[in-house]
Amino acid sequence: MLNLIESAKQQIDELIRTAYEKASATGALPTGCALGGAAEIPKDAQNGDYAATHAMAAAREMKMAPRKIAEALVAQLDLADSYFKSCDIAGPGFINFFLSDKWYREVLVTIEAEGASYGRVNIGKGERVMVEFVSANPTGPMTIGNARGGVLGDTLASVLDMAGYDVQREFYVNDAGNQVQLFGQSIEARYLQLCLGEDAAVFPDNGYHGDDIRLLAQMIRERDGDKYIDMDSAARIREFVAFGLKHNISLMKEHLERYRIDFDRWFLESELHESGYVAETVKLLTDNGFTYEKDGAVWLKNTELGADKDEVLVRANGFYTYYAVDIAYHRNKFVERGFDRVIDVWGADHHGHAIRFKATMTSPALGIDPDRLEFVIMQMVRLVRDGETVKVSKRTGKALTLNDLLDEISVDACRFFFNAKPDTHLEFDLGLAVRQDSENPVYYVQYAHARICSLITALAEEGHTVKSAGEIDASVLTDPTERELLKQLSLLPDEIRLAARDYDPSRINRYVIELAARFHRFYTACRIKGEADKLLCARLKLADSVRAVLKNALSILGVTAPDKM
RNA sequence: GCGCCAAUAGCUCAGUUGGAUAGAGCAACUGCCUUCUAAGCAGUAGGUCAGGGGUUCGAAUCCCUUUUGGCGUGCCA
Repeated sequence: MLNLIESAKQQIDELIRTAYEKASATGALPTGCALGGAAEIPKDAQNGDYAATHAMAAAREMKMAPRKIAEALVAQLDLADSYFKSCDIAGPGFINFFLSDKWYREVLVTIEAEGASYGRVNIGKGERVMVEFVSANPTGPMTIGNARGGVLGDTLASVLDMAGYDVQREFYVNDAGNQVQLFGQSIEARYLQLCLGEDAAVFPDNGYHGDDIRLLAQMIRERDGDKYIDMDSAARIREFVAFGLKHNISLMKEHLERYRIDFDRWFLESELHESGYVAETVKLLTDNGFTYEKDGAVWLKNTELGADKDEVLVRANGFYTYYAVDIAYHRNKFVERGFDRVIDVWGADHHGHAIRFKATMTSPALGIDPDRLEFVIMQMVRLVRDGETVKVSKRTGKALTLNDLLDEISVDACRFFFNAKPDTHLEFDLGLAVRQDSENPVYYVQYAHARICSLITALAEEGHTVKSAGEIDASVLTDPTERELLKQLSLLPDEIRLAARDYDPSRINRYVIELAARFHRFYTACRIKGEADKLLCARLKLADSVRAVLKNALSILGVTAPDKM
């Protein structure tokens, strides 16, 4: 798990520190200064492969011009046996470093050695982390919002896995509470209407109007006939809820499988109620003086715990609120199941809740370390058709479902498209997304992979197989497109580190697009077939390395890497 | 009202936590296939980084403020 980027940056830092010691010993620079600055990758390769800012950072403390400091440092730099062949001073005082053949060769060697695990880093150190995502209400089909949340959670989990965390994916099933009751009432009304005519039942206020509810009622009637007509309403609703949830949950599982999302656990809210865990959690809060009663309800003293408002835990009618249940659920994650860290992927319509809820969980009342509970808040998806925003609502049943979407758009395109930065609004243009042409970047990336595969096949027919990195002379890879491609290859571990650090898996999308772009440029500029043997082998190895890295990165995104297109 | 998030090219978005001349893709225009996949490549054009202050060697990035937009502020989840 050698991170070539970090190694290079670290090496520069060490080289400069050593140079500073020598320079201060000779009196060229003042002694005892804290040397700030760092190595970074300049935007423009003209400014070196890496650039160090130490001289500028030290200017103030040393009371010297940055360029003078840089000169003194460079005079003492010893690049022998380093990853760099040369360096120079530029601009206000940057020290620019240029990579040596040794480093470029190291890229190919590392990719070959690590194979499918190239890209792995170990910032997680085996820490147990749960990513909870989708958690769609089982009262209806999953929507476009769930499509985004699903990809975001799934790829985030993959990224964390690659970053050395021990990851669990969890779906929290809201199979209890108000919404579920309303769900049952909605099915009941449709059932009675079906059996006895449209006027036989009043549809509940705020009920679920979707066709899926009518379908459930119809399925129940087909199975059991009219036998529920004379049943007590409460008992009837229990039956209908049980039927409806079972049906909907198995449907969600099926659709998520189609979407290539596999949860380690489907956690049922009802378990928390049945085991008495919710009651126990509220009692704990009450016993420790964090609650009070008002208007017949039990309230959490959330304002005292750092939130902006108090919350009801137990309603006047005796039922627990979602807030009480959420506390119990998260207590279960941390206390009962011992996760070191929990990440919840929530929609922006819950961000107010997230802020209050984090305050509650990390207050003395529950005592969770703030670093252990994180929220990824994703902004809403705006559906656009023919330039107009499509208004969707699960309650009125007008929403385009995840499954409908997958009928129109390939899973690959869908996953790639939805894996955008969480904190920006995502505009989803239906007319555009349905198109399966070059406008969609996923094809651009997949095309690069397919191109390499057919290239390898074509060369194999001429007797050229991909050689091992040890047999390659990387010094012949001198074309700028080759150098740029090798540098991009080396970047994957660092991208995974950053994606894991920022909880932003969309970095991998951008990485993979850039890698494909650099490959296409290389492919256009450099021929392989027909070149002298040494060069042919080196370029073939480079192409094969790109293929391997594309495959690794695409698998993080849950996107296939086709051999042919 | 208060709180959170955002505002970068005509459109969709990057910008490596403060670095060098702010970058891609799409759309527009111009070129490149008798040779490994043209689902590709090269080039042209496109900017008051929403406005205004401040911090410093240096700001799209940090602070203050104004404007605009999204969301939240339920004994719904």
